[in-house]
Amino acid sequence: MSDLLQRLRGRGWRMTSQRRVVAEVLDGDHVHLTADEVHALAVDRLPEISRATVYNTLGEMVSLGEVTELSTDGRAKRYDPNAHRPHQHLVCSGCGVIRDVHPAGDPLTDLPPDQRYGFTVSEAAITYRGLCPGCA
Amino acid sequence: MSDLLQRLRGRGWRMTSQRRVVAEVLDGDHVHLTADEVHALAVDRLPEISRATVYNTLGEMVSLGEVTELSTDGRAKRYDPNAHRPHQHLVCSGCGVIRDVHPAGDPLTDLPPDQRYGFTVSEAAITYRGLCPGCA
DNA sequence: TTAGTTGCAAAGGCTTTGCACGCGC
DNA sequence: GCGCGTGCAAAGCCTTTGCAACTAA
Repeated sequence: MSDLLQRLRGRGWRMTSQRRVVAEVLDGDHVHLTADEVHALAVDRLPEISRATVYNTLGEMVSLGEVTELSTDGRAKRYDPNAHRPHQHLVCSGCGVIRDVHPAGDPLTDLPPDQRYGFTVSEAAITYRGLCPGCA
Repeated sequence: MSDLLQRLRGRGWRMTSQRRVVAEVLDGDHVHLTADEVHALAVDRLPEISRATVYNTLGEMVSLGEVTELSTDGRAKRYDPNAHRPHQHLVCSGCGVIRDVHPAGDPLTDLPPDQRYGFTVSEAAITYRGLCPGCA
């Protein structure tokens, strides 16, 4: 918990109440939130915080490499605070909820050199799709 | 080539010049295009075609299951006409180009039952990211 | 004929930006 | 105090939709 906040502080990132609240909200929940959901939760703790600041802040966390941006099929982007723990995602086609999963093995090694077409491949992401218990 | 068009005709899909041109453009190019790129290429062949029709037509092809929608990085969606050939994608982080790859094995089987959290998992997509020869 | 398709323009969802004020360091 | 961060509102990008005219079967 608040692992993210500690990482950000450790990098000497200028801290404000808005940034702290965004980091806490992101890290404190077990599901991956959209920017608007982050804003809604942030408002509970800091009523004056603006949507623009939430968007800007999330964007900076992504630039710093401390948060990963997940874009699922035309819906709003979701933000994943576990940027340093290798994992994959399970997405519900119904409600869009995203949950982390940890299958065995490294997907990167599954792509043989003759399938790389000269690309310098640096990461591999697996997205499993289906319906969550609530939507099934 | 124009495999897609044949599949669509085979399903008894009502054919119009707009739909034919969209299918030809999508299938005729080896990269996966955005809706706007499809529109630009379609205009070359049929100057009056509207953006709305291109969007609607692509959406219907996706609903029919003949085209797959790819959402990369929160930018515009791209459309993949090879919906029936199992494959994965190699994405260039520099220019955004997407190329199909065919690694061995079925990624779906890599997710053990105890990692499914009650979800009914129906598909798995792997996205390999890196830099293409031109951007490296 | 007639249900389904098109084009236009306007609206919609999500996100970014310009600018003046405010605050962390 | 300085420079970056914030809030507001407006603009931006991509996409969808309402409606009247049109057309494939």
